[in-house]
Amino acid sequence: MRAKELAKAAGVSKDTLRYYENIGLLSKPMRGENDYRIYSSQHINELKFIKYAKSVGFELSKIKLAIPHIQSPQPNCPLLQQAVKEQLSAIDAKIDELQEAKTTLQKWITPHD
Amino acid sequence: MRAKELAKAAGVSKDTLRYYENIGLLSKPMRGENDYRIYSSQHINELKFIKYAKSVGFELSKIKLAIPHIQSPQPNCPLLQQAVKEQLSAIDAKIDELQEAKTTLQKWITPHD
DNA sequence: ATAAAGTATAGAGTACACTCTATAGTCAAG
DNA sequence: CTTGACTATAGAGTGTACTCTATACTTTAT
Repeated sequence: MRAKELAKAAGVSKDTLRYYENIGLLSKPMRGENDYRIYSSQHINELKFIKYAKSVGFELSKIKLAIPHIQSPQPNCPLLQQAVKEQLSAIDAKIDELQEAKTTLQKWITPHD
Repeated sequence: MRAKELAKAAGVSKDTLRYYENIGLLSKPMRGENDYRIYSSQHINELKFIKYAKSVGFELSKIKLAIPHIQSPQPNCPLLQQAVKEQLSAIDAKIDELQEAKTTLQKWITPHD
């Protein structure tokens, strides 16, 4: 599979593929005789993981650290579990903040100060 | 009140005050004869609002749109009410997103695929 | 055979939200 | 009256995550 196809399948741009590869987030694909990249299903999986992780607020640098673990033989290694648990806590904290912000904003339109 | 005092009171840096003023987010303070900025309680209020809005993930450009309404002569003018209500809806949407992210993450550490 | 589409590279540019630098004027304390 | 803290300005730099440009080679379609 070449760049365009993978990009389409993963819903990212060709440039993003190269960017991810450059920062070591996406593993380097094999090259054909023409030097074109040849991607495999592994790259699709990596990109799926990246997408999910991004959608829940992980930075690319964090995701990079997690990638080796999702490829490990044991899918539920403790490191990944912990990273996920930390992110869950961060999300809970964020939700609490949002609830507080709501209260504040509601006071703004229900004046008594 | 001068820059340093406001910065401390609002928990931002002096540079941030100038940055906000430059992008039209913080209203321009009066100037003394020495050209120093003279901030009022209005600026504290603006910064409070900015902080809350930021904490819930709004971009400064969005916040900028809401600011004029919290400064209006009537504290409960319909424009303010509407701006705040829109912010509240946006916060609810944000909370929903975060809940979804939580669900996704929880699936990761409770595998069944 | 030629033009269009796809791929390669390094490096520059974008957007957001600051943060820092360099230079210079102002003010309070010793 | 000098030193140090505070303020002023424009503009450069930072970090994140792309996105685009310029140049050049390869493949595909007509």
